[in-house]
Amino acid sequence: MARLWDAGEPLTVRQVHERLDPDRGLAYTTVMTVLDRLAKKGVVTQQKADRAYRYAAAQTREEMTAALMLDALSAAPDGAARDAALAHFVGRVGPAGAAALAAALKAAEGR
Amino acid sequence: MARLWDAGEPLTVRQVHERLDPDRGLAYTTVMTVLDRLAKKGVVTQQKADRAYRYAAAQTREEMTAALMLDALSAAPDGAARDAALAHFVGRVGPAGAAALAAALKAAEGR
DNA sequence: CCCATCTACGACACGTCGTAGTAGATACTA
DNA sequence: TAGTATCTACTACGACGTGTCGTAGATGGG
Repeated sequence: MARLWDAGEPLTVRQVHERLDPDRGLAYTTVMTVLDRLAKKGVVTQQKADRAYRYAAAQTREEMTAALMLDALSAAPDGAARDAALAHFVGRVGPAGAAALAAALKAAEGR
Repeated sequence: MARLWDAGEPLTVRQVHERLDPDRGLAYTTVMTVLDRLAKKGVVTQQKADRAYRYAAAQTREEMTAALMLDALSAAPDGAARDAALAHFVGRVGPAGAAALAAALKAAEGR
């Protein structure tokens, strides 16, 4: 769904519709409905420009991913359970992930 | 749903049903159906013991949380996007989360 | 033989998602 | 001014996942 977001930035329904897989043959109204629902959910912002709405992602893809991860983490109550969950997580992101995490931690430390 | 899991360990349907909010007034068969569906999905293991099935969580709550987080992360393609997502994540887990992550990383390093 | 206990399978109500059509407002054009 | 192109708003429908049960059929104890 929001998968259409990694294309441009603030777009009208028509523009989104145009730069979509022509093979999918999606109807214009379908795109509209989807954007409308996304806007109602807040993951996308809607602003009138001219006669048409212009839609923009409320967050970057990376921010959204991070938010989803936090959401998953929030299932663990604060405290030891949270720590254990994070430990498991670290154990499975792989070397590249661990390196990225380490770098991010170091950067955050500086602030 | 799996929220009933933080109680005991390997339980029969009856046992799960008994240690449930009596206020909810859930039917025995409801619990059974739920356990059955969870088993079909693999988040719970089913093993015959005596005449009744005995259900046990396939993963601890922490493992499941970590798996969910990985799942969210997998939305980001490998590479820079992944790193950026992790960086955002680190920026929002708060001090306690950062500390837990650092500790986990150090521990993983040892291996 | 009858009753208690379990599992298997089907059902129904809801909410979400992907897809789309119709209706009504607006604006451009001939 | 009438006609056509654009847009949004509202509604619909099927597929799924979920929470909630009920009925049927197997099985074992009095």
